[in-house]
Amino acid sequence: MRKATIKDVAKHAGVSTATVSYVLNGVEGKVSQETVEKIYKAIKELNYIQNFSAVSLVKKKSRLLGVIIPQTEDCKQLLLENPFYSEMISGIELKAREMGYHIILSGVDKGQSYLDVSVQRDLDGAIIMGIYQERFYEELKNVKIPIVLVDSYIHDKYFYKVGIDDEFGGYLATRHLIRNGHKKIALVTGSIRKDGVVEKRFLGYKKALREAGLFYNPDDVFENSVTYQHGLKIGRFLSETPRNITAVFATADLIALGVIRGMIETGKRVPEDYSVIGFDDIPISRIFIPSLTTIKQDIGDKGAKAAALLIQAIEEKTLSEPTREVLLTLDVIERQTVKNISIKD
Amino acid sequence: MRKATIKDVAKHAGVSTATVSYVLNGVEGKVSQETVEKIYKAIKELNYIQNFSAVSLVKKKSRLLGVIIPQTEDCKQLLLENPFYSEMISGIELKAREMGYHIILSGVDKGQSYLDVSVQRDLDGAIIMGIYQERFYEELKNVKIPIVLVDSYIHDKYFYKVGIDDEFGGYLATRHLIRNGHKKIALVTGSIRKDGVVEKRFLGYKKALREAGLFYNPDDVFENSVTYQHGLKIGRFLSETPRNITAVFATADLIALGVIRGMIETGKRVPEDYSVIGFDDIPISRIFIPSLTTIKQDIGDKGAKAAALLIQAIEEKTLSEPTREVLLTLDVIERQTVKNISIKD
DNA sequence: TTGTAGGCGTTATCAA
DNA sequence: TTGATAACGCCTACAA
Repeated sequence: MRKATIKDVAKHAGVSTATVSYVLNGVEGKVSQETVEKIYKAIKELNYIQNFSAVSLVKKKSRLLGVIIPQTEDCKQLLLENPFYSEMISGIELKAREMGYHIILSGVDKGQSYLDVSVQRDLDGAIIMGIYQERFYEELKNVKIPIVLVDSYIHDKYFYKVGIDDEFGGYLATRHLIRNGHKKIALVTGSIRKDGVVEKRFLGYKKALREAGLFYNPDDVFENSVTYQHGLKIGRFLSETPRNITAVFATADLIALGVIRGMIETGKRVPEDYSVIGFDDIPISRIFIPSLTTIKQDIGDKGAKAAALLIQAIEEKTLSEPTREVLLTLDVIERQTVKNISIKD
Repeated sequence: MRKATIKDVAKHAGVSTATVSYVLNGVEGKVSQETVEKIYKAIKELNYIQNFSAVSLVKKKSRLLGVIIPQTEDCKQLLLENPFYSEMISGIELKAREMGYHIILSGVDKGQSYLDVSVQRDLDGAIIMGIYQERFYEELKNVKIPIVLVDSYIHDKYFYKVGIDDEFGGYLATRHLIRNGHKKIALVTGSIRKDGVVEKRFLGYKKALREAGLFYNPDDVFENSVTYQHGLKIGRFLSETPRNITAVFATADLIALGVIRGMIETGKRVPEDYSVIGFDDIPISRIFIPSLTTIKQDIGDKGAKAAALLIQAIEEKTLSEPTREVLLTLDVIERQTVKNISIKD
């Protein structure tokens, strides 16, 4: 049987399509209570379900949110293997659903713009994770839909933003190590790009060092990718190459886990020989043995906040300056990978 | 500036909208080469992008795939914390994108049907992960779009399916333990529901036991949820309650990791005191220390296969019986959590 | 309070 | 080979 349309409902209820449309859109006080009930009854009986394509077409609103996440260079697969993104999506989806939106999840092919998708689908807004080339953002602006950037330091009033104070986070992590008596602290990190979160964490690291009167040595910085493998390599390297380092700050948990594994594989112990602190607090960090001391950000909440901000922007159109950007709090989660070495035992 | 429509393009190229539509849809040999070029030129110049809402409306095809994943009971958040699902999505999204589809990711509220979404959005098909109440599937059938069920043993010709041979997997895992000299093997698992994957793995466990002439003891089965916490509890319990068990088969890596942690926390060693084998081979399993011996299924590929199958069903309409179901291969990945105890040392 | 009718951007049928 | 034009399902002035 053909799907019921608004016309069927109208006929069934003995009214016009306009009237049905009114009640569908909740126009107050325009339709008599009696008619409203008749219409609801017809809707029930016919199993009528509104067609969003048609609504989008006329309203130019789709109740659809685009969510873009980075993908691996090579296999183009989404970076969902990074639990960080999964958790974000989870938060976004829930909030979006609660507010009556659906999300279209997608990666974006290299060099291709996202413009097509957003225009084609009449997206009401988009949430972008990861960082891209300048051009990408410029194109995005042309679509003229609200966009929230997650963890981006792009300076452009056009975009809404949600993130954390990465510099403070980096500072917090490093200070935690310093307070535990460490003086020679390596930084293992993804690539330090201008305006990226990693750069800020790096700044925080240097700041904590400076504040403690410690010497910043560029040779203690191991920059590569935000992967377990990178951590692994450096962990091995560190434990096999004596350079009197006692602690490492990894700018992502995934890296930290690699570092630890690398060290353990090469016969060292954590935290007895090396202290390690991570960043993010992804679920594995609690599970891992030893469980990882890290800087916690509430990732799921971050996703929810991003969705809420976006939807607010979509629906209210006009957001006051201060609310255009939301910053989440950070905490040091002490677990088992940092040892206080100032207490002699 | 208003977005260009097909009319603008037609006017700009000096032809009718019908002609533009022809070339847009690649109708062969209907339009002269000359006209085709004129139209492409106009499209370029006007930055014309097709509006999918309009297309969906008339074609009743949206090039949109629904992807449903389970959510946690309480917080309703998507089960994306389970890396298993993230990887699947990743595979689905990539394949879908390659084939010109987008995915709408969503959980489904308890008791609510997915019917609404699929009808509202004119979904071309859907991929369902997790298992739901009977009613849910019945409703789904009414939408009359192709649906692929992932890891489901629902017996209904209507649905397409992709999965693995879970019974064989359970058998493989248990046999691996047995071959390593273990005779008293506990099973730690999520809830064994009729027609669920867990039930099949459980069957495989029993089969391997039987085949080896070992006694199956219901007391060695610890059934609860597919969570790290459940594993943790049982790990502790096992190591604190002597019952001459030497190995455990956990029906999910997440559980296995919990078991190991529980044992280690209570002073036992893995694999010296207990051998543990998992199932799935999620990324953490390789990272974890000790790294987990497990049954590997190529999760990303599973997602890709699911998407490919679905799209094929959508586009060809008529799939021959045998191709309606795809089974992926399984492998034992030997790592560090199983010890051969038949070799005395 | 309700109905009429035009239009949203596209496709597709039928003529030309 | 191309062009009018009627749908598709819905919304919304405007009229009644």
